[in-house]
Amino acid sequence: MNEHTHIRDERSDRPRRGRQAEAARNDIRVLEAAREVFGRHGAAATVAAVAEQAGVGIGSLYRRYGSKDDLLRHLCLASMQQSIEAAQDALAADDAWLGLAGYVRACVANRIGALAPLAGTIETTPEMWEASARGRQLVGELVARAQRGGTLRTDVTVLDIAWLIELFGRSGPEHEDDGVRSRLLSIALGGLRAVPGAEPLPGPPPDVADYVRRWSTDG
Amino acid sequence: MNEHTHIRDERSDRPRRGRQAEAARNDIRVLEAAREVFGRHGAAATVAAVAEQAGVGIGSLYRRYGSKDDLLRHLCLASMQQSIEAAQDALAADDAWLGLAGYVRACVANRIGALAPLAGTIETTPEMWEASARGRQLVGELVARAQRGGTLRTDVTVLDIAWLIELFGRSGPEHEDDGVRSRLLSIALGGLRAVPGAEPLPGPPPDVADYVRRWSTDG
DNA sequence: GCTTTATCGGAGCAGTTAACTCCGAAAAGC
DNA sequence: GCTTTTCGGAGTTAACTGCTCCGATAAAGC
Repeated sequence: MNEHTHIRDERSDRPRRGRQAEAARNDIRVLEAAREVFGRHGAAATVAAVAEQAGVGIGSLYRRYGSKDDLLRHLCLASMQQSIEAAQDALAADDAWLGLAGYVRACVANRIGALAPLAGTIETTPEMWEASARGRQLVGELVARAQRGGTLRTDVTVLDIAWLIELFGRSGPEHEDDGVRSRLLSIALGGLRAVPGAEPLPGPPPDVADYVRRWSTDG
Repeated sequence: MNEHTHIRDERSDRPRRGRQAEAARNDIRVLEAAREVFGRHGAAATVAAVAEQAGVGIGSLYRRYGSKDDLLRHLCLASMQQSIEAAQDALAADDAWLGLAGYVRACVANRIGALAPLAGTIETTPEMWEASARGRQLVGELVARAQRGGTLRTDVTVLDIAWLIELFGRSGPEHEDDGVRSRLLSIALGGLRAVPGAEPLPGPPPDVADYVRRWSTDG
């Protein structure tokens, strides 16, 4: 994922060796473990579980990340950036529909929605706000392109897509087969396609203000 | 809901009065509150919250239901029976598709899926097994009928429907607008309809054994 | 090899939470 | 009035978990 600049020596910028290399490896393993554990069990999962999954002592984890919140913030930002990359890839695809579908699948596979329950419980950093806005913008383009092409139903908005990803990212039973998730997602994606006689979606489209407000800590 | 035989005097079988009538009312209010609270916040919600929602003291709650597990079991069984009734209503409907869609919507509205995380954590009583099997049988008929009529895609199984209900029943953010849920559900239901050129669902259909095994406590 | 120094890892602490108990208060029945 | 039944919530207790702290350990320097 991305850079991990802090795992290299500030001055030499060369990879470290020996014990320092271990520290660097641990750093990566912790983030991956965090994604796995928090993605599966939700933010209620214990820090101890993350450390165990990473094969690392609790002490080592806390040396990198000052608190559980800190770890969650890092994970959150990393996931958002990953989602932005996925959106860029999708825009680069020739087929608008396949691009959009691929984006949604990628987000679900990465359990990006599993972090949604964090909304309002951790401080949202400016970087996160930025990433969030950038993501919405990119996905907005994806949606508009697919709608122009006539493959996506016209009454679907960016936020519907966001909520859909969040819904599918919600942590389910521990041993939930990913096959089931995949089937259900295929069904949902099928429901997004434009079909001639379909009745319009019920109710007003989701409001951006509502979506954003959830992430305000003063709420 | 349903009978509540235990709120009547065993011998006279007539409604009680005064303080005993209050006890009876409390019993109902507690179950309704439990559905509301556990449905919204999941099984992790506190017993105190249920009591407060019911407008009843904790003591009164514990006099009826010996433990939180006991309360959850009662709620679980009641929900299953409600789901069975919904399925019967759906079978009685003329239009197979509208019946099925209505059934799914009813289950989601009642947050039946919110109880799914209980799987394996509470003892599954024989009555619950029975209700579960009966429900699957009825929904199986619903599915078969809609498929014969050509409105439901043929590669969807009963268990896909069950998982879908469970997915949408999962508790989301506290103040999640039901409008959003409704929109997403409409999308998913649209994806269930048979369309000519649709590609088949990925992976093997869900296995009944897997579904059932989750509810075994020895596991 | 020996010392120094950075890192690891988990035992334990302290704060919190939530299921459950228990008993005084209040209402019903006689 | 007196007894009995039921209510209701404050308090108890046990489990849990985020986090600290320090001994062990391994690399780097001499």
